[in-house]
Amino acid sequence: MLDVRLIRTDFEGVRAALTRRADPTILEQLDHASSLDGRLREIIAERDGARRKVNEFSKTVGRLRTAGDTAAAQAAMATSREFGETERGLTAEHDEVSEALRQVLLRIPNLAHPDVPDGTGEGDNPLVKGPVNMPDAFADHQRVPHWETATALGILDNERAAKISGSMFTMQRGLGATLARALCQLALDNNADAFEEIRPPTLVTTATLTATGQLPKFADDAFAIERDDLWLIPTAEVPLTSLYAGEILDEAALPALLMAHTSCFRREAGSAGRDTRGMLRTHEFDKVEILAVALPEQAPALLAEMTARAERTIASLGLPYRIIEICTGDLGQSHHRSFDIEVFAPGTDCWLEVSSVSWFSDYQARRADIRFRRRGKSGTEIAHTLNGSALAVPRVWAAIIENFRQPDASVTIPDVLVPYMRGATSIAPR
RNA sequence: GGAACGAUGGCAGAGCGGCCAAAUGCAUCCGCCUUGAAAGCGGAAGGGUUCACGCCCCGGGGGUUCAAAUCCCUCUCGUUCCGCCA
Repeated sequence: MLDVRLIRTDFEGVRAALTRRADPTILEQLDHASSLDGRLREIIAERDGARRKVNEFSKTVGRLRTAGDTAAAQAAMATSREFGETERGLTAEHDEVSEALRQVLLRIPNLAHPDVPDGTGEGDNPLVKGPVNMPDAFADHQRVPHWETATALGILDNERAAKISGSMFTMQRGLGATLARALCQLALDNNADAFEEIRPPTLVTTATLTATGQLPKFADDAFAIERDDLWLIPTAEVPLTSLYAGEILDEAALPALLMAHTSCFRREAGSAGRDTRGMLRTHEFDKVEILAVALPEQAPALLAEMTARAERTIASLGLPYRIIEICTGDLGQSHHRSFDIEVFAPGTDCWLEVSSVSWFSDYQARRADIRFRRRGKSGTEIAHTLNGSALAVPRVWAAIIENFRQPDASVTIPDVLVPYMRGATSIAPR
């Protein structure tokens, strides 16, 4: 959520920045927020004046009582009560306007970083690197969708996954399951030099899911356990970001670098029937997430570093990949700047987004109330947050199966994964 | 699931309904002393909002009252005991 004070003090600047998002309705919301804020401030001034009177007369009552002047005390009580009535009315009005303002503010997206390229949508996302490892041409044996190859190899059993849990669930078997776990292990090991490994809960409270912005707007996308008022996390970003929610951190503790391997659960509402085959879109998948809580001045370098880390893992697997930057028209609601890594899957003949690394500036931390204190300075500042997928299993798994499929229908395991595969160098037909 | 108790500033820990944004200790910061440090002495210092006055914040929410950290209700969390159980 944006800082209302910024809207107040630099309305034109905020307006100009939001114009770049190429969505006129955002500007209407901004105007609305600004007028609500103006009204709210008037109400607050009046209400606080009334409160001041109540406080003053209440103290007078105390003094008169101790002095023994009962009659005067009674009079002061009556006056105070009158101001109390006024205060009550103003408070009701305040709460109403304040809530309306909050609702509008929650819908206004983050300001894009000045360096983010302008654009109106996905098609305007510029390529910033690659394609890397891209062969001139793919052989016929690579032009087979991973679900066909994997099912034939006996390492993917989506039919039985559907029997157990319904559609859009997957199940890996044998070396396929090992491969999925190996990918997570690789990603964790690649980042353990700097990131603290966390094993967070995967069921979280409504408050937690709201702090990162999934609620209330994206309630339909998350699985809920209504009976216990808990939600299944769509990404480890949720518990990791909330780790320090409501806390005031010491400057010296930043950046706090965290990573976690968790299952991720997504209802994928609205995408029924899309990508239903294979592993491109599933209700449950594994992912290793890296996250940083940082000082504002540390954030740009961290964005670059975290993107580089995600890239390094993909590159080490030998997969064809490219990096694109997200333009203003495609930037996520809470994102300040984002980079996506995509790998090419020759069997399904498309680029797959396997990682997205984003800088949220203070937009997310303001909502989650993550602050820090600078040494020797009084007061607090809102921290900056960044996160990204170090590795998301299903699409990388699929890309490995398709890219490294051999003429004999076996799949060669990338060298870096062999130590995690109990020495297996390929997955061969039985 | 049942019962009892608890939740106050970075930590610990006081707090008769009014003189409480809140004692005290530790930690922190500044100064004095010292060659330097420790000790000692003196001082500063919670958060939010506001140009400021002020207003708000004692786990969250609600209530009683002229006035709530203090009384009542409720929720959450914690500790201990009982029950149940991987």
